[in-house]
Amino acid sequence: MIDILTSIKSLNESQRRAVTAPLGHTRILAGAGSGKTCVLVHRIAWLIESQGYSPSNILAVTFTNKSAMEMRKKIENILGYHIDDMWVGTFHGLTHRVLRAYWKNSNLQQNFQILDGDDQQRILKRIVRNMEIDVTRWPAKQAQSYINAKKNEGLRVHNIYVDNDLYSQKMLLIYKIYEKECQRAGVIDFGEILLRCHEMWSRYPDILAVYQRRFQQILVDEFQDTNTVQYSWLQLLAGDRGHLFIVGDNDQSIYGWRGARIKNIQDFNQKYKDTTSIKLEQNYRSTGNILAAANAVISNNSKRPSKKLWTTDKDGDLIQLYQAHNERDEAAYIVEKINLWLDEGGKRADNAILYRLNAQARMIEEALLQANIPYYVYGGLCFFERAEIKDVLSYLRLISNRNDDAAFERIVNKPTRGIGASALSQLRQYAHEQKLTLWQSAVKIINSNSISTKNKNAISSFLILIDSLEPKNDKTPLNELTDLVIDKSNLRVYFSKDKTERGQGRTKNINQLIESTSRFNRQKGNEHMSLLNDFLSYASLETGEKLTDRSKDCVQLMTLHSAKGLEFPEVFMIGMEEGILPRNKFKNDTTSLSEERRLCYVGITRAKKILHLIYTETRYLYKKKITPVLSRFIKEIPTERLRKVCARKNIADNGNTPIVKSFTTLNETNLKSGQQVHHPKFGSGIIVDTEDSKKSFRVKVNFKNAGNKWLVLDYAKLKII
DNA sequence: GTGGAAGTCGTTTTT
DNA sequence: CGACTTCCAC
Repeated sequence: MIDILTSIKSLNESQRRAVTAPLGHTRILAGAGSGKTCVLVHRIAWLIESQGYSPSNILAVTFTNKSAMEMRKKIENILGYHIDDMWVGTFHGLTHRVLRAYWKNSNLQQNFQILDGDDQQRILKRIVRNMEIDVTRWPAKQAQSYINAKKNEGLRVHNIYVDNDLYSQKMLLIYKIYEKECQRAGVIDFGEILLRCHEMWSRYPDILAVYQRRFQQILVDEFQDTNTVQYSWLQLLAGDRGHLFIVGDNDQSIYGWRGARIKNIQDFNQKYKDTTSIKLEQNYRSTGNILAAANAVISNNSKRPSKKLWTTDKDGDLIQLYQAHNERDEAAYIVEKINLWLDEGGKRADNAILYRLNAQARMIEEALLQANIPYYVYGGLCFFERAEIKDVLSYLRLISNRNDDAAFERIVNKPTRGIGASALSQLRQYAHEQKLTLWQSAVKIINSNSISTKNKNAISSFLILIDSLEPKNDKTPLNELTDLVIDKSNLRVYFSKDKTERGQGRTKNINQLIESTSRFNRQKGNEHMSLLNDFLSYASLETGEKLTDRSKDCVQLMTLHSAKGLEFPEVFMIGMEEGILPRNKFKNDTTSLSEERRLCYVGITRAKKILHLIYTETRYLYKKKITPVLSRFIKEIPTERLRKVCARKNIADNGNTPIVKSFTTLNETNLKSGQQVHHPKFGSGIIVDTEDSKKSFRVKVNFKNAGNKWLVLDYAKLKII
């Protein structure tokens, strides 16, 4: 018998109140490092052990597969036994499972497959081309984010009203066509999974009731990241009787750009009047100085439930602020500090380097490589996202469902088999006119006289190839099928011809894919579908392990976004500059600026012991040289918590690095109207107007002695006074 | 129709 | 800088 109550006694008072909150709706506002996961896990254990709930009556929802797995492990750890019949998963994983069980009611075909962002874009590109509108003016990418945004808000084409706005008219039309084609092809995109499930439940209350009866306790992690559909889905599931236990931190909401609504967590207790709301403010992660900095920064955001982290820990080291000469120096400084850390016996994995933009990582990587310090970059391509893997998967998808246009398009001429651009565009044209899928069109077109014999033969042999690959029964092992596909499609020969390192890596990867198919175990709830289909949906939802070995002791490189939920003894936040954090275009928009500030807050609170903030005097960003100024967020940190690190000497620079700061040069990131500036020839003046054309950025300056002048910013060398 | 070479373009964050 | 397109010679 596990004594869960003893375990609960070791928690602090707020945590204990949270874990044992009365059965009903509960909102936990959990600050960074306040033991949020611990509370969630204990609550579940408490429900089972102390309140008599069966694990099967509990649903735990997360955002990533990784955190779902970790949570399950922790719960099992505490309980001391396996909880196979408890659903722990991501929104996407869970709703997908529902759709598989009720595919018919969801208006899907049984072998439906999931479209990733890449496939989605491919389809949209084709649609835009078919519409015969200017592709450069209506890029597929834009349509993609439009459609995804609408789906995240739960909006279908018929829910959107447009007036005379050309842009939304076009977007809506694309949305409409896209939906039709997906339906025809039997594929659904990420956003669609949730939306479909939501709609199906709304349409069939009896099916919804099945789930409502089962899931009496619904626990949601990172609730601040939920979007409209997700929240609405939870509400539907909870109904009148289910209990929502939501955990999150409004100050760590950094995914507004992909539909997350911070209001969901902030207004939760207004939506559910009987909510028990508890704040977790004691921090177990960081030193006093780090917390003070974090609190100072975040307190500048308005409209947030007040929350202040505190610790019984000492103040610790001061936060170190370093102004590097340039990004090279920035990297060199980090290497120096990490070496120091290692010399004192620390681990490489204790160090994390956090940045706003992926592009910033390059220089750091170079420096670490040179210094022979192993590192790991988060957010690279996952295994199943690799081009060569997706090629093989596309064959498998086409075998499973001939109408999968995205798959068809990807591999119809890969490796090249004489079905070139012209044949393809004929095929697309035909499909478009006849409202058929590409495969259906191909079948029809080879029996007609509308194309050349050469094309006819090429297409025909492709169709025969795919047909011949389809296993006679479900008994064929997946790895044999995959091997056969790679062989017969000629992909193996095609990749092996490439003698470069990249090509060899590809061969290695496709072999690894065969390997992973042989190890594949059926997913729960998918028993009724073919093994192949089961594997394919696994591949698209479960991104799989990153290829680089993370188990080694490596310095950790990642964006601020992907750092959420992690912690490190020593943290370097680089590029603490206006224009980077906050990002340039967010400067004048309060909502986005708040999100940028939260991003900064997330970064600071990752640090346990030592925090370095670094900005540069000059830097190249997108091949443009800029002279940034310190981020406003860093200026918000009380100076007594900071120590300015002096510029180091002997830096491999051109030797002309001024230690004494001169006037900052005016650039796009630091200019504002009314700014006093100085020009070498015209003397001093005031900016009265600006103009941003594609080619150059111009400012109009009213000079005391020379009158009004329009100047190109890049050449004028204006200094801020 | 194919493959290489040259040229253009656009750069946030991702389940 | 790299991914993507376009152009050109086979």
